[in-house]
Amino acid sequence: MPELPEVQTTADGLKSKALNRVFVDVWTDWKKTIKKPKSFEQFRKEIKNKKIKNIWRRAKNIIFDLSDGCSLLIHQKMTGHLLYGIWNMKHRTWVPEGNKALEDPMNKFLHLIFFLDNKKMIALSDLRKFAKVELWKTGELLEELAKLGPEPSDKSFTFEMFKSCLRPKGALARRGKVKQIIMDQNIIAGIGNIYSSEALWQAKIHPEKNVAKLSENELKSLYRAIKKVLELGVKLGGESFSDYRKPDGTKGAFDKRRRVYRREGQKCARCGTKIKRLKVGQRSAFFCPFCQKL
DNA sequence: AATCGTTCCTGATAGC
DNA sequence: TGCTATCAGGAACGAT
Repeated sequence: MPELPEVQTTADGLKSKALNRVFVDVWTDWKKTIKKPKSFEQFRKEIKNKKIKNIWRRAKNIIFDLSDGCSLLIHQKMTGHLLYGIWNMKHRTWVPEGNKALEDPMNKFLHLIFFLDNKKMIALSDLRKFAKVELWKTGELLEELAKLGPEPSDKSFTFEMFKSCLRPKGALARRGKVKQIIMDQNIIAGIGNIYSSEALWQAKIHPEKNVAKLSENELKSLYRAIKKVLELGVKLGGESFSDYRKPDGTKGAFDKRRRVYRREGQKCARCGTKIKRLKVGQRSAFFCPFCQKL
């Protein structure tokens, strides 16, 4: 489930490989992935011969800035991941550079392939077909992206800024459960179910605590926890206990540091209490009932 | 205006 | 063994 660290890892990995490459062609077996323009044929026509000028991340989106003032946006949603490599004719599958055999069932759900001018490809593997791909005029995309919450990994994301996200000045006091609030892309960008669970555990805050009732100290702990957990996630190349893979097909290492997410019934690393799970706004929330009291 | 429920998908898992 | 039902989940969208 790609969140900020996974998307950052993907963007960095692709940038190191595909900068200044040109899209030669594109193939899909699931046209619905392409949301903009509306038809895949149009998309194919428009992206052909565009050069990749930059690759970066905003929230959970990967953005390819292209020649002619265009930008390609890819959101991997839940099971999507982008792979860089070559097409193995014999086995009819994607393989990483160097043509090493890679036995990984997670990489085989290829539904969209971009062919580059260096005979390499960028492939979207997406088991559940939720990922979306859009081609924008760069200026219009930037306007859209500006509406999202700030980037918690930016230097400019200070404690004061974090506080103003949760307690906007001059607006109605924000209400709601803290987990849902920090996962809202319009409030803070890039945080999803995994890293919100981990950050709340780190900060010892119950996922259902009303955000309006957080003390100054809790806000500070949560701010530090979010920064720390995301930074660690990026450093370790994201988590891969489920579908996500880095662009070279290998797994991220954050799993070693995963404390609560999908650890229901296991012991809390701090106190030994069994991790519990509950539903917060149709999502699973994992937490330690002793460390994170309501 | 903010919040809630539904929708999109399919492999894995549980239950019989 | 083999079938069916349920679940996971980001974010757009419609409904309240």
